Amino acid sequence: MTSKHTGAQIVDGRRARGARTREALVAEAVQLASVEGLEGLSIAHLAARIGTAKSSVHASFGSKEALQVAVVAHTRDILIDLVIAPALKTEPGLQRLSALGEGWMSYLERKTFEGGCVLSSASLEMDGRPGPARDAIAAVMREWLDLLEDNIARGIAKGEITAGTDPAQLAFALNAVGMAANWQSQLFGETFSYDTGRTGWAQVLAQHKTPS
Amino acid sequence: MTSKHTGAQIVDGRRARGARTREALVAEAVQLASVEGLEGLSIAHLAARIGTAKSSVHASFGSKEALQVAVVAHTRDILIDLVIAPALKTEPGLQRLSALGEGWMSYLERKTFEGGCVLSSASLEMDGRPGPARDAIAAVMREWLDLLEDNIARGIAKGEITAGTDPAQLAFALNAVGMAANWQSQLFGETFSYDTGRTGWAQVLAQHKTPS
DNA sequence: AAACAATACGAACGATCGTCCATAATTATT
DNA sequence: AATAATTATGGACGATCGTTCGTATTGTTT
Repeated sequence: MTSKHTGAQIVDGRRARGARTREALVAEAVQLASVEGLEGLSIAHLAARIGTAKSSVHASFGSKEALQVAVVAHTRDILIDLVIAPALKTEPGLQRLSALGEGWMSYLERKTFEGGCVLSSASLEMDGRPGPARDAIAAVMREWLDLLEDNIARGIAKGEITAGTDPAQLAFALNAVGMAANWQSQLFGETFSYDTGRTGWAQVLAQHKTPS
Repeated sequence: MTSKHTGAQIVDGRRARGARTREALVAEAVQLASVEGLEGLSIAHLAARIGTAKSSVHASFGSKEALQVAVVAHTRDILIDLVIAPALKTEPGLQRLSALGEGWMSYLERKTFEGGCVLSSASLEMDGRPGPARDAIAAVMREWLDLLEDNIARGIAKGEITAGTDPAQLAFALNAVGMAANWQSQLFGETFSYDTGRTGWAQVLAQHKTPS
């Protein structure tokens, strides 16, 4: 476990040089991974894209596996910025669930990633390959489902959502809509309208809403 | 376009030798692709698994791309056998939609493919790489959605499904449930119960059922 | 049995990959 | 200004990939 790799260093509040280049690399790596896949992402290709030496990229992360984990972590950050943070401004419960759906759809719609949501494709890609990258993906996804379930529970507590509702079941259904929207838009292109996803999300919520 | 590759030959009703070995190869290739992905599937690995020369595998298909297309086609055949054909014994409309859902879930549950549904993962994997393989996947998926939409339309015509229902919207929602079930089972393993998928499928249908 | 086509084989190719290492360049510390 | 630590570089490595080619081997047809 004794690694020569240095990792990120914070020097008196300023970021060290290595950390900055790592950030630039991982930002580009996320875009590449969204198209090529997390496994198809290659250090050589990334180096060429950023205009640096292949060995420099490797040195920045230590291994390809670590690069993949960094990509997952950065994707999570982006998702929090673009989808979760805006929704957190709304009231917990049903309202926030609606906001999360709208945030997700508009995030997909503006094509933040050229090749669609990195996590969606990566989770299906890595499901047969145990390792740190897979674990990182599973953890982020568990986090996301927990966020949904929490707000479902809050909605039930507030009386917005039917008492008998199973949070895990409803979270599953909501997540399914979002994943399918990402999937169909990637596969069928402009033939698919994100309004189908919005309607789907709304219908699932409506089914469990308490009559007002 | 003049290829030395011979392709499948049918000789007086019996399959030629090449066709049989191709079948054995593609059957194993589907299993491999379900774990390694359609792009991660390698001719070398497949040859080693089947115990033959790498060049023989290549000669049987002509190119890796053709092998991928063959894998997609064979997966489609399996899906028709295990999911669609049983459902076709039931009445068109709502009943058949239920049967398709149950067929899909039990097909996932018995883990026909080690790495989960090949088409689900492959469609998200190839969405950034144009080519025959991607086209083949999109065609099969379009076929599947059309089957759902057809039965939704039949259900509406029979008065089983609410008149205002949009077939494409409902097909989207049903397909989302199936994809998410495959996805969660692969990512979370035994933590996930396929009954969640069954319940999700039933709830979506229930929402559009006409009051009896 | 002879001739032919189809199929399988082994070896080799160019390309790409992740990784390692010695060294140069850059930045921080004394 | 000198020294030390960090970061970037280019070259080389072994491995794996898809593909090609000449040649056995097998099966079919005359």
